[in-house]
Amino acid sequence: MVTINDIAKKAGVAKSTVSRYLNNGSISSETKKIIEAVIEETGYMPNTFARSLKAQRTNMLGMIIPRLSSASTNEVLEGVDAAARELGYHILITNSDQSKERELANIQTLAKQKVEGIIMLAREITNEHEELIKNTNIPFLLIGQRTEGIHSIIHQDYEAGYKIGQYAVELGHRHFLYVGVPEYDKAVGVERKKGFLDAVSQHEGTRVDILETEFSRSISYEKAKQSLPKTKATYIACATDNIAVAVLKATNELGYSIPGDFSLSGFGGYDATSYVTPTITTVGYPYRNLGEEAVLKMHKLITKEAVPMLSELSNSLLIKQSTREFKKNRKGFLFT
Amino acid sequence: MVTINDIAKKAGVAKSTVSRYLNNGSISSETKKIIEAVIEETGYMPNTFARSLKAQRTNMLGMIIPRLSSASTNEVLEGVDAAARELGYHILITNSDQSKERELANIQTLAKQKVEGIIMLAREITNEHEELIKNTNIPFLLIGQRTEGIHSIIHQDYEAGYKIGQYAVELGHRHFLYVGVPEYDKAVGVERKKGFLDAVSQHEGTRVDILETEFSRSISYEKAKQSLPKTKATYIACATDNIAVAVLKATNELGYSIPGDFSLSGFGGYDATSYVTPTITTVGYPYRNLGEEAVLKMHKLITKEAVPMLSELSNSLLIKQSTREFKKNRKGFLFT
DNA sequence: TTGTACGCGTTATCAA
DNA sequence: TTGATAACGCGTACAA
Repeated sequence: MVTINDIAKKAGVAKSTVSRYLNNGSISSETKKIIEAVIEETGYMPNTFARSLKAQRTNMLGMIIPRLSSASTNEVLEGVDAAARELGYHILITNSDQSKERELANIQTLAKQKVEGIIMLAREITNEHEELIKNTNIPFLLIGQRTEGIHSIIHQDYEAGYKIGQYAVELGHRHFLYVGVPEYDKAVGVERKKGFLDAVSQHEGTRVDILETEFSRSISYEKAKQSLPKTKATYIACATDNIAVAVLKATNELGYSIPGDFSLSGFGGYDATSYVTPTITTVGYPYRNLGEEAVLKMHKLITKEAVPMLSELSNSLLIKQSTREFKKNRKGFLFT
Repeated sequence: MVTINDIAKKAGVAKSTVSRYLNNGSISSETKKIIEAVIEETGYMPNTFARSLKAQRTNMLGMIIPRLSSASTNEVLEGVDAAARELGYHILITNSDQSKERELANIQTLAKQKVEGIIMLAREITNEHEELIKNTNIPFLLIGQRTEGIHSIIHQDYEAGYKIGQYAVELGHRHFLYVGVPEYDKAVGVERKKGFLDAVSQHEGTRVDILETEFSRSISYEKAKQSLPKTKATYIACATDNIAVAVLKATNELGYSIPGDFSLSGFGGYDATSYVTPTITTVGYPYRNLGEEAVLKMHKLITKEAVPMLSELSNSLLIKQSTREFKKNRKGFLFT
C-alpha cells in the first residue's frame, strides 16, 4: 500500500507537507506540482481509517434494516442514501433478516465500527434493545416505529387507517374484512388497524371481520384463498400493499372481480399497486422522504442540535380502480 | 470514548494485557475476571479502525449498485449479505444512481475506505472505468456484465434468450414483437436479444419486430400503449420482467387479453410476475446465487487463490399462464 | 513555507 | 503470565 510517507520520500519533502497539500493548501506552487505529480504517478489515496482514527470522526452512519428485498425498505434506503451523500456521510447497511438476535448483533457491530449514528428500521423494540442502545452511547434513531425515550420518526399510521376507513364508509360499505398483521408491530399491527376500526365504528351498523396474516405475500395469498369464499364483507382493507396484491391475486384465482365483488385497498403506495389490474386504492406513504428526514435528524443529533423526540410524516389517500360504491355483489350479499 | 487504555488503567494492568485478553487469551484467570468486570462496567468496544490500521485488513467489501429500488439488485444484495456474513466481511454499499460519474466516484470512495475488494453491478464498462480499476489496485469483480481483462460473473443471457425463442416457436408462433433495451447494455441489450433472434430464425418463415424501450416500467408502459395497437405479432417477448409487467398493464388498458390476443414473456423470474394475472412466463435468473458467488469469488481473489476470469450462471425457463399455443387472435391476424 | 515530533487506539514483539 | 515499546498512516502543534 502506498502511504503518505512514500509520497513524501519520492517528492523529497516531509510528510506533513504532503498532508498540508492534501488538506489545507498552505504550500508553494513548486512543491505542489511535485507532490501532484508523485500522487498521480503512484495512484495514492489517503487511508480513511488512519484519518478517522486521528480525527475521531468516521463520517459513517449505520443503518439496520429488517430485510433487503422490500419495496418500502428500499425507498427508505434511497432517501437515506441521497441525504447522506449530501451531508458527506457514508452508509454502512446491515441486514437483520427479521431476527432480533441479528438486530442486536448489528447494533454491536456498528458500534465497533464507530459509526456516528445508527438508524434502525424496526418492527419491535425490546428491553434488550433499549439497554444495548443506552450502553453503546451512540446517537440512535428509530424509524417506522416509536418507543418511549428513543428518538423516532414515524408515519401517521392511525390517521392513514382512519382515512381508509372513512373513505370506505363514505362509499356506502358496511361490512368489512380487515386483513391485518400481528400486534407485535405497533405501527402497522396496532395503530393502522385502530385508525381503521375507529373510523368505521363512527358509523352505526357497521361490522368488521378480522383476518390476521403476515407481511409475507405468499402467506397472505394462502390465507386469503381460504377465507374469501366465506366472507360476507364487501370491502377488504389490507394492512399493506403487499397483502393487497396477494389478496387481489387470490380473488383472481377464485374468480371474483375487483371492484365488482369486493372493493380492495392497501397501505403504502408501492409501485406494484399501479401495475396490477385493477390498480389498487391505497395510502401513499413518503418512504423516500422518511429516509431523508432520518439522515437530517440524525445529523442534528450528532451535531447536538435540538431535535424533537418524535416526528411524524403525513400521508395521503390515493384512490384507484379497486374501490367503488357499495352495490350488491354477485355473491348476493347485502348488508341489512 | 472509552479505549483500551482506560480499561487497562481501571483494571490496574498494562494495555497489552487487555489486548491479549481480547485476542489470544494467554492470561491468568484472576486478571481475566478483573478485566471482564471493567469491560462490562464501561461498555467498552474495541475500535475497529485502529484495529484495521494495525492489521492492514479492514474486512470490508465494497459494493456498487446502479440503484437501490430494483428487485434483481436487492436479491443480489441479499446473497452478498448472506455470504459476506459467513466469511466475516462487512459490506459498504454505494449507489451510483445509474450515473457513470457516480460509479467512478464510488470506486474512488471505496478505495479510500480501503475495502479489500469491490463488487460492481454494472451496465457498461468504459475505458475510464478500466483505468481507474487498474489504478486502485484493489481486487475488482464485475457482475451481470463481462469485460475483457476484468474478473466477471455473468448470467447465461444468450442461452436465456435462446430458450424463450425456441419455446415461442415451438408454441407455433411465427410473428414476434421483441421489446428490448438499448445495446449499451451488453448482457440484456445485446446477448439476450441475440439469443432470442437466433432461436427464432432457426425456423423459416418467422419474423421479429423490435420495439426499443428502457428498463423503466413507466417508459415501457407508455411505449407499449402506443405500439401494441399497430403490431401484428402474436408473441411479445420482453427483455425484462419489469418490462413484461408494464406491457401486461398496457394490454389490460387497451382491452387485449393475455394470452388470448398475445402470448407474453419476460426474463428474470421476479416475484412480481407471480402476483399479476395472468402470471408471466419468464426465465428464472439466480440473482441471490449471483450475489453469493460474487462474494465467494471475491474472497478467493483477495486470498490470492486461483479463479477463472469468467464464471457463468445458468437459468431455466419458467412457463406460466401468459403464453400459449398460437391461435388466430381476436384482431384476426394470422400468419401467412 | 517547511520540517520535527507526537498522538489517535490497537496489536505484536520481546524481555522480564 | 505480564509489561514496555514500537508500529500502523495520518494530521497538527510547534519550531525553524
